[in-house]
Amino acid sequence: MISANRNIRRLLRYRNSLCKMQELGFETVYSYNLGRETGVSPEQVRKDFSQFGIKGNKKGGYNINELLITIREIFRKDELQKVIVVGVGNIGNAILQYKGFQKNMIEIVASFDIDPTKYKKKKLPVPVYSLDKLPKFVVEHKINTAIMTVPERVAQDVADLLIEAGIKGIMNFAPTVLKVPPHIHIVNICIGHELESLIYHSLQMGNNGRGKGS
Amino acid sequence: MISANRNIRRLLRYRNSLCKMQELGFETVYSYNLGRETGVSPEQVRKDFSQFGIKGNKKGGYNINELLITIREIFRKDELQKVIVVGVGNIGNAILQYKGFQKNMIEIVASFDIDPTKYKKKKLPVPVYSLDKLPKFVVEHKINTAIMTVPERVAQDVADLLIEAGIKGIMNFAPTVLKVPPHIHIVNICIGHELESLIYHSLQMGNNGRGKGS
DNA sequence: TAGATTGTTAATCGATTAACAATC
DNA sequence: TAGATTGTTAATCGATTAACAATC
Repeated sequence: MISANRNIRRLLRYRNSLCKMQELGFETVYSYNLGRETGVSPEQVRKDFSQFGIKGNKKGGYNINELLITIREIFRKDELQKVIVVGVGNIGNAILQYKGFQKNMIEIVASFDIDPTKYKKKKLPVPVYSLDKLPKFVVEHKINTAIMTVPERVAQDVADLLIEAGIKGIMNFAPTVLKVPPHIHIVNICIGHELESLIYHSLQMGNNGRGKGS
Repeated sequence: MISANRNIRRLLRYRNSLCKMQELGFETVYSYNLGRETGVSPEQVRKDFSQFGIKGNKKGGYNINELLITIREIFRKDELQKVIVVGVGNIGNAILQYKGFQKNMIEIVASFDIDPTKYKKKKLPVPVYSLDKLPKFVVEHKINTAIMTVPERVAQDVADLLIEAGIKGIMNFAPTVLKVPPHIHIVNICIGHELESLIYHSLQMGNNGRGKGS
């Protein structure tokens, strides 16, 4: 295992900052520099780069262009990654509309839902199919990754269906811990829990001393 | 500091499972039991509970009702938490439509956007106001928490505005690392990065051996 | 009682941070 | 050269896991 999960997230943050710097005309960056921009310590930045075999110039910092090329290689940005969305509710819809994936070589190619009234929706950038058509579609289009925005109560069943069809990675928006075989990758995004966690921490430090009544 | 971030997230997962168990008519649960359901080791479950002062019965496990009451107390579910949404785009819209917050004593009370055409939207459950009205609203309604679903390029400015108005916690959907004073809590949700991270890990284990041509 | 489960202390593990040699 | 920065090794820190005593 070359790298764990956190490094990868940080690498994506670096990329984001580096792109901005490039647009601003900068050519090189120091670890200190990039660290400040991404909320990471300079040592961590250097360690991350070193771990991915990225070399800088002693005294001269890192070349932004080279960094971006290398990071793109790490993420295999040479080939388009096709993704499907399962569950065209509020969040599913929002994700389908989102335009930002393309620039990172990710394309949402289709969506699926049980509700037939959604199959005719014309405002969407991709077609909505019946769940029956999912297995065949996944195989024929060699889809590896699915975004799952379905109600909690059917999340496990849909996940089983996806895995059965050959999906290797699932982004799950339901607040359920999916039971999946060890070779399947899951990313859980639970907006509700994140919000509650945030509120908890905000309350912890006391909310007095402000807005003290009319 | 009584607890770090991870415990809190796990506590929310426990709550979720416990609710389901309660609905199914169960009255007690063992650490082993709850751990399996939430993807956590039994030792971790016991340790978490112990850390929050939750007591079980040796041999008898934990009483589900008591657990749920205690967890609710930890999250101060006695008082409604008011939240605002800033940026009524795709994701902001989806979050406004989401019905699941209420049952956890969270209510989205208003939303804000710079685009005047959105102020008249009637399909939304809460009004959309101009950003000018935000500071006064936050103070008058004693809002502590904001969900920020604005374009990346204005994320920092909007965050500054929110903090200036008195917001203590921000849920940020832009792929930017916000620069904020130390007493402000930030939760970053970057769907794009999560997706790229997922694809990276799926690719790592090789996607051969399937769909090998027509 | 014997067996099972909690609750806590100790050990382990991994990630971050500190230190510093290498070098431009 | 002197100063600054990288790259790597060692130290620290925190979280998870293992072990086990307490006890129902």
